[in-house]
Amino acid sequence: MSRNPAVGIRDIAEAAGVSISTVSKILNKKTEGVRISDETRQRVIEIAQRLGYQPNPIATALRSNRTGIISAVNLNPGGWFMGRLGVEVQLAAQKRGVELFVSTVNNRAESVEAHLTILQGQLFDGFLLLGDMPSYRDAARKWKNLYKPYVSVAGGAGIQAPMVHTDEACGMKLILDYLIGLGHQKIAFMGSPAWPLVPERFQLFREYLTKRGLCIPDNYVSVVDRFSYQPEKFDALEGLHRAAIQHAKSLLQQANPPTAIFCAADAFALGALKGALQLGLAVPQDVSITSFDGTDGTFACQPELTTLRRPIKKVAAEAIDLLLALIDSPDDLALQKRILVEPELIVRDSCTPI
Amino acid sequence: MSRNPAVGIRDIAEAAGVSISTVSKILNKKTEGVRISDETRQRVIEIAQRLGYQPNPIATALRSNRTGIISAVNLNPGGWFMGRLGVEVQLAAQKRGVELFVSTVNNRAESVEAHLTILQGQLFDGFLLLGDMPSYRDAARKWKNLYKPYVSVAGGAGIQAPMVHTDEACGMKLILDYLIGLGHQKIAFMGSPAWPLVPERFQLFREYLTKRGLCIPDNYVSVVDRFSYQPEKFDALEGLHRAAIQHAKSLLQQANPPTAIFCAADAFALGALKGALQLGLAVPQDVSITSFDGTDGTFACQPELTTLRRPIKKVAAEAIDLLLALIDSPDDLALQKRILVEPELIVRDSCTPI
DNA sequence: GTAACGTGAAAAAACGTTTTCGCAAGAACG
DNA sequence: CGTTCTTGCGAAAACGTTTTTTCACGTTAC
Repeated sequence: MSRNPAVGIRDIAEAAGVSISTVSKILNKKTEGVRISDETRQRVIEIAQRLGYQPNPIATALRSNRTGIISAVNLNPGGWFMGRLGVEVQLAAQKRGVELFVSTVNNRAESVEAHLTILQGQLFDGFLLLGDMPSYRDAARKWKNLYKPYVSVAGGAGIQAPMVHTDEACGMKLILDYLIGLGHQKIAFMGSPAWPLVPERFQLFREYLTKRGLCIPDNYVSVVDRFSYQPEKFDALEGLHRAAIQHAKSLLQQANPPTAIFCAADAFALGALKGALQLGLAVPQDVSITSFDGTDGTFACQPELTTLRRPIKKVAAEAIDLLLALIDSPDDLALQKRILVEPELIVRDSCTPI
Repeated sequence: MSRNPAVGIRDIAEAAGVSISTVSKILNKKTEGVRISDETRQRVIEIAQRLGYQPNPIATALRSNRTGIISAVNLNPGGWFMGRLGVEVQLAAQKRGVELFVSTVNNRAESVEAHLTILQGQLFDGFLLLGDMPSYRDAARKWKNLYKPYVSVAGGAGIQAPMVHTDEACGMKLILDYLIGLGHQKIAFMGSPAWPLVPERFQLFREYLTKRGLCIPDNYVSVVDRFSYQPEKFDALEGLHRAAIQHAKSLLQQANPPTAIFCAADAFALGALKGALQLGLAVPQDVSITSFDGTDGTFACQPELTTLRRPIKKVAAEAIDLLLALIDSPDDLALQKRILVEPELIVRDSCTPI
């Protein structure tokens, strides 16, 4: 690794025989109240090119109080959906010519604190908060007073800040209408309260079924404890999967089993599917299964899962647009908005009429 | 969003009745050639606490030429393994008290250029290059002259730079020994040359089988074109999956089909599995399937896949340790090393003796 | 003949730190 | 009583930019 021969603005000024302020103005294409002859302008630009000048971003940031870089904190990077979301917001930012760096918080409060400090600092012009924060109520309160613009993405419906989220109520209606339309009345719910957004989804699930005149007996609600299955032996996701298999089995081995299982996230649905198969049941003939999120796991299984796809690219794009607008005019109250993106029902092979 | 009441070092100095240099030295715990009374020290620290002082990272970086933040560029974030790798390096960095931000490059050369510029800048003290770069030969050459320390992670065996990688030759031996030990002689290869690391794996596969006295007829090599399957309709990963299903079917419908399919990555194995099932074949009774990487998809399917697990956490940890060492002493030639981590054979349910 | 103005650019301040150097005041020493 | 140490700290430069202010030198208007 050689030494950085960093050519600075000063070198250009010297080579061109002008002052550094002149160089700065030319390179920044300043026009207001600035008069520089075309000849000088041309010469400086050419010299900068030839010398391969790259402005020092740190110095630029110090003086102008902005770095042109935004950040995202992924609160729950472990799941399938959230993993992709982190990537998609970056791609969306790149499309708009902005660099975005992602960091993750490993479900530990200290990490959140450390990140708050960094984000409060001058390193980024704004940031995204990706995901749900069930265990970060304290941090969430602090976030209300952050001094940099931020947008909550996929953080649940209750967030009091500029946010972008899936319209999950609409999604719930889509998928339950579909199941009920197929004739299902005995619909079970499967999910873990510790999993992002699952509690909210359970609420929506219950509300909508009640509205349609169906009730959910307690034994149709399967609460998967993500850490219950040999946590010392398996990673969180694998443990969750294996726990879900067990839960699906006991759900289906009851005297009066459900005809359909609504799973609150893909991870549960894949477990439910395997649980049913392991009992010798056929999916969808013996039991229908739906999932929520529609990430890669749902098409890689057999049968492929009917699912509610969250429009992840659209969510990412809306989030970036909103954040960039907020950075431009942080005090515009019209930007304190809540954007809901409609999900899409993907009908595959895991449901059948009854 | 309120105004940032940013309390600076100057405010502390004023409040304590000392100079800013004194405050700086105290807060940075400088001792060499610095003498400050315990009383003053105490007072300044207390005032800094009370005022909630947070140093301005930009100013600090400008003066001291380091930010304390490292970065990682994920060259192929789309796959299952690489997605997780991005997360794991962050967690490893956090464990060491360092902040790491990840950015991704969307298979576009301009993105790589943009990133090089940013990384050359003063924003980060060093960085990780995650993944393989089949189409970035030019960029790779440039990377040899970067002025910041960096480590290539999972970038293939041919990288000429400090690197951490799986010992894939060892892994290939493990998994092929296992298959051969089960009695398999007719082993097919499935993979896509455009997929990270697949070409290298094909090399290793052929070499090792030849060494064991087995040959690979051309019709046992299945080249999956990731973009061949209705790219306008499906995302890359889903298209790849569906293409893999087709390829597995034609592999298995030959006159003299293989008894085992070695898949060069999890994404292919999940497709091969489904292809076999769709033909009405039983796995592993009719055909054995192995995969390489061992990410989440391999346990969520039925039957679960026997796979070679890349020790992702260990790779991440080694990479961070090496990078931090390089940042500390960039010219230490002993750090120009290549670390190979041994993978682990996970025997599940997709292979059977013949 | 001088004030006003227009043009092109340089000088200098500023951003918030870190770091180097220097210096005052008391103590110790001869 | 002068010299030399020590202690404790401050002044100022520096990092590489951006931004504000100033300035020199013509040209035009009155």
